[in-house]
Amino acid sequence: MSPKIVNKAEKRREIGQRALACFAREGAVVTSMSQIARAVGVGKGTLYEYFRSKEELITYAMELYVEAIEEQVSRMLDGIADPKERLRFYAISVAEHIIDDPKTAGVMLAIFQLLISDQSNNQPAALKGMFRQARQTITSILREGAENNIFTEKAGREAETIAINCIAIVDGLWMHAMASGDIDLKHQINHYLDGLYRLIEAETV
Amino acid sequence: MSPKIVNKAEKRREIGQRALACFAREGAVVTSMSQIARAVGVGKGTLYEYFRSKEELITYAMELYVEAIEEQVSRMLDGIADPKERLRFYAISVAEHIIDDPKTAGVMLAIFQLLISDQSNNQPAALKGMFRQARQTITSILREGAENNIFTEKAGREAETIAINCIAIVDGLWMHAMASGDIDLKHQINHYLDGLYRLIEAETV
Amino acid sequence: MSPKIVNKAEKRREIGQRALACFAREGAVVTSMSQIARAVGVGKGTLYEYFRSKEELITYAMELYVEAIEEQVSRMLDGIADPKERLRFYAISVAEHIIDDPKTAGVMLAIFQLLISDQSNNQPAALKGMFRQARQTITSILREGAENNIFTEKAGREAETIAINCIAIVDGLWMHAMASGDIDLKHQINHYLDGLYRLIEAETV
Amino acid sequence: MSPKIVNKAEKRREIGQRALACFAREGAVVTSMSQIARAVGVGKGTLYEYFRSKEELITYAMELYVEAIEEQVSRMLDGIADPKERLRFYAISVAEHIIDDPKTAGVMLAIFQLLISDQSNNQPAALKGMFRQARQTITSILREGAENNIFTEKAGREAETIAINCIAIVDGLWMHAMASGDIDLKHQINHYLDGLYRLIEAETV
DNA sequence: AATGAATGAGTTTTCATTCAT
DNA sequence: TATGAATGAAAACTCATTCAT
Repeated sequence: MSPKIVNKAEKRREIGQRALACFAREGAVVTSMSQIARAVGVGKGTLYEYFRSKEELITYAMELYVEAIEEQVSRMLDGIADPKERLRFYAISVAEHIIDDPKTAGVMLAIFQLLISDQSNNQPAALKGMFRQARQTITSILREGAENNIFTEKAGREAETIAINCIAIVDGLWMHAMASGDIDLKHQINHYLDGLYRLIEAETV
Repeated sequence: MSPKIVNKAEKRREIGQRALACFAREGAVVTSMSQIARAVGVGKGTLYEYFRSKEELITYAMELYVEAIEEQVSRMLDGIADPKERLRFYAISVAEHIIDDPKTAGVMLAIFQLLISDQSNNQPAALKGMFRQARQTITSILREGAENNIFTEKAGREAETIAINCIAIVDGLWMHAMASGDIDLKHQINHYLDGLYRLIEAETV
Repeated sequence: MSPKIVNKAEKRREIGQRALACFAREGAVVTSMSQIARAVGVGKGTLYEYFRSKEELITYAMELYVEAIEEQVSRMLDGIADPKERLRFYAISVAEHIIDDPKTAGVMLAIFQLLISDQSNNQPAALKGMFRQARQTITSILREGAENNIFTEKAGREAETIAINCIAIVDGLWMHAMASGDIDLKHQINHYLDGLYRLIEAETV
Repeated sequence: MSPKIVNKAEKRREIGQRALACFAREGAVVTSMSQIARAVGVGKGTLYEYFRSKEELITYAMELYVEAIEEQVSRMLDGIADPKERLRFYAISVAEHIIDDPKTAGVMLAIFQLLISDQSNNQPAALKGMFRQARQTITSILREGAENNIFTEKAGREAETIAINCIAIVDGLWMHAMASGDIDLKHQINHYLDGLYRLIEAETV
């Protein structure tokens, strides 16, 4: 019956990916649907076959971006056992993922902008979830560390607070790194974590 | 010599201030020149007597914003002598200044976006300066603390690195606080600084 | 000979019917081919197998509509013998057919619009025929009435003129009734016909 | 203060007039704002300086049209004293006003369409008023005639009903005249009115 | 110097129509 | 024959900017 068999979900994803590239290059708001269509290599109208509106496309693209980071980082984390290493690796790889493709930073900022402005909206639930997810990952690392007597018991108790600070410093750092151009991201993160570890490392007798 | 010149600068400032209020309320991109003109109480054309373009007006308004924060914070800092107190106060007052008027966060994000995207541009020099300024303020506090034997000598040497992390965590925190809605900003900052102070406080015999 | 041909005409009719329902519900101009296709239960492309264009489909649907009214009314007329009753019934049932399903009025207006604007077009011949048909029906009623000495001889001679006025008043009335909302259609028609009958009724000795 | 003194109301009117011509030529729905702008001789954007939306422009143009008819007809009516003449003149001049500029009929139909579809809307109040106005004019003519013993007392009592029928037949007639092309408007109206007068004329002793 | 009327390029979105399957 | 994915022309509308006054 279907004359042309098209995997709609797949194409949707592809459009989202290409749109993401545009957003990263120029900013989501100022990227026009025409530009996206050209970038994807389809007609303007086709975009509306896959997304009800520009907003929906933006949100979807951001979700893709967030998924990608999460997946990549968590995959990399799998190979590391030591909680200290895990935490350090997590922080640095997130930061570098953003710095490596500097255009990506714009997407990250756009996500923040969306979450800050559209607090009533229901769509960006997936985006909000991303932060919760990240927070949880770090909290877990800290708690596990505490359980395994690598971090202090107190660190385990304060895991959530520490996790939030970790994430905040990482995000704050890449932002400033991108804005200023003279910040050594790795050095900053290591300095922070070295201090943190001195504070929360359990005394090994 | 001619009083006109003073007036021109003054009016420019006034327009910038009112525009800033609009930007905070609605976001710089979606605020139209008509809206600004109405808010300022002048004709649309008049805006172009004082600014070559909307972009110039936006940038100028952001500079005003940044100046205002800097000034306010530095004025408040004057009354505080203890470096530890000074640092804590600095961090918390910056964060709360943004959180108190949540719309302001949008301006802050816009500034970052501007700095990240327009790295070639020469206009946002003043904005870039802001971060340097802030960094310097904190660096100074730390160095002074080290000189007065309140912080370790090492803290004095690493003052710049610590300052960057301080700023980064503050900016990261208000962003996440605004985006997530369930973060106790003060608690997070205090937790970070308490840890920091344990690390850099000089042993008082 | 081939059964396909029968099917084709039948399906064409079915599509027209369903399209008509859409037009009545929403207006022909704003009803999209997609909507029609969905309502009919076929693919968008299929519509173009049966109609060269949307316009052709619209015209055809209107023809169906007109046929339906004609058929319904004439079927009902069959049971009535008295010319006065026939005329009254005709007028009222046409008017009420339109008022009962108010959306239908839009179709009627669209038909007028089509006829008024597209005077060059050859397609709406069937539509034009409808009015001629109606005129003839009423003319016949009047002439028969005159022959049977129920209406005056003069009425028989002026039958065409009277018929046109009859139709005009009926169409004018439902239009104003729909537009104004405070017109008692039946009362108006009866008032008109009562007057008419006083004028054209043959004196029964 | 005003750099360019423009009578906004006047220009609004002028735009409305030219738009009306477009609507008459092509139909309000299918006339694009670009076409109107070109016809008026201004830029697209200028239209939106005077009308918030296309809908507002359409409604306004129709109001102009209605006003024009009303004014013209009532001005002509002034010179006529005899109620019978007045009524006849009213009916014929309205009908001919529409027939004379056949394009105008499209506007009339569009007004009906608007009133029939948009019964919730508040804008076309002025349009609705037009029909009430016309009804009242005719009702008054009939009542005055009855008072002056030209029409029967009964005609005075039924004035409203008769007025509605009068208007309906006139509107129905020009519609059918335009649609069919073979109707003698004047003859039809005269035939109707001659009949009516026979019915409602007071017996002069 | 100040103004606001005028503008048109550019935006998002719709939809009749085509055509490969 | 039937389909629906793809399309691009066209629509309504916005707004930064210009310029005559």
